[in-house]
Amino acid sequence: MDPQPELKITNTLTRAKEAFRPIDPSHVRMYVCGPTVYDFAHVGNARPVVVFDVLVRLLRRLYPRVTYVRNITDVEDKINARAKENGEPIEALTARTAAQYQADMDALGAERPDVQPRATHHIAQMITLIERLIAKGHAYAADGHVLFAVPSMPDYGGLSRRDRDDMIAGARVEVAPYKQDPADFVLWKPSSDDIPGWDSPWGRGRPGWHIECSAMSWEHLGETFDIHGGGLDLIFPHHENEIAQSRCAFGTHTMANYWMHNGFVTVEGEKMSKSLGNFYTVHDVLKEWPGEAIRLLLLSSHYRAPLDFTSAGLKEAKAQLDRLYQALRNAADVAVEPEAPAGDELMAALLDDLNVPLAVARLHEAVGRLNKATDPAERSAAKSALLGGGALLGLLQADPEAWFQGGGDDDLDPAEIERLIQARVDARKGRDFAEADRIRDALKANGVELEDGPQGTTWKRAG
RNA sequence: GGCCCCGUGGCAGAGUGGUUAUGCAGAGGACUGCAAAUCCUUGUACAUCGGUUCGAUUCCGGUCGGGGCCUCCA
Repeated sequence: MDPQPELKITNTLTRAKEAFRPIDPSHVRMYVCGPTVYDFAHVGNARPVVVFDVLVRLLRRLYPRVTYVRNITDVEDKINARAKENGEPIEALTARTAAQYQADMDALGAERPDVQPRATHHIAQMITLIERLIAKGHAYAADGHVLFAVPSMPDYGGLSRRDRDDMIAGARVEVAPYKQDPADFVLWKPSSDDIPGWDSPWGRGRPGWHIECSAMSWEHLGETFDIHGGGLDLIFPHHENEIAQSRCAFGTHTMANYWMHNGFVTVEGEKMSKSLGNFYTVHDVLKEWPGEAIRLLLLSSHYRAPLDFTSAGLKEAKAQLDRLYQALRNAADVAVEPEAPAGDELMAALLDDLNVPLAVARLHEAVGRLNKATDPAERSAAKSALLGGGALLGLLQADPEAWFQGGGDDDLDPAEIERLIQARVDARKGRDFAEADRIRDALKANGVELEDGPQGTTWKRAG
């Protein structure tokens, strides 16, 4: 038996692939930046959810306990603006959007994080952090605001490898007059009466963007933890500033040991943008495609590489899943042990910085073995590899019959389909192939395709 | 201007200093009443120019092309 190879992940802090060594091997702790709840999640929002879902599944196989925290940002100026626009209370907007987010991510097969803290439930912790930062000389109050004093942290910028002076030179935003240094960023800002605010030592106000993640990761994972994830675009300023806040508040050398960032999603070759009107929301795509196909498409390139989300890609993802489920359907009678292992090769692919595309290729190879093999033990092993590997990737856990026959609410009902199939079987027995083909064509016209196999005729809804 | 990433066969997409990725699509064949599903066969790809090397798609440098970030966007 080979020893279990170790997990390697690319750490943005070092820009290198490193062996993963948890702070406490009996309890791995991970934080991923979650949504700001003011609108439907788009496919770009969904990518980190799916990517880190695979990582958590893998970590749970490797370590006895994993705590996965993904926040919900429910206080933010965009939320305020949208609520005003809609003429609805902020709580109504955030509650509805958060519920929709949950439903969409469930549909993508993402397991729910262990904790989904809300920013508004952690105002006290934020204030505590800010007070500590002020006490330690890393922050100052000015004009109703509290700002983080970037020059007070000598090694600020380590994650994004940004020189402070360059940042200022390239800054696109006017420097506010209350800033002592152009690079300083807001921890707390005053709220007017018509927007959410909380009492604080600096008057009624609301938190800046970055402080919530420092507060929530502290509350649920401690001063330092193992992995912090999110989209590439969050490296600067968000994650850089989180690091500054947490490390300066706690006097620690590190906030999280490993920082992982997923690449951007484009749509039909273009960046999603409101002006182009090419936002694909998960909610909309789910109307036409199975969540599992969306998931597979989001996993089809390596997590750090860019991903082009296209309808052709959805079609191919669906076709791949059809092939995989077809094999499972044909092997319905093959017994497998529960909790099947994933297979060494698939496991090795994931351990190598989450090489999901290679892992999916292993799945296809397992399908080939399953389809080809006649030996029962071989078939059972191949099916186990397929289901076990699928479980690790969050794929192939549906019932194959449901995969092929589900959906299509306004089409023929299954009983009618079965009746027609029987009629066709009778016609074929009488060698009346004209009638048999007529029935098959009629069903096909209604989106139902037949397959004559050794065990009789099966059907599926055409995708 | 600063920091970072990418350029693989029709498409998607891994990987490697010298040997088949994988899938989709296409072509031929087997099976089938005909199909479908499945199986078999098939496609000599690595932007470009130099360098290192016995040998580079893989390492180094230049060029061209594309993309991201640079204060609140996953």
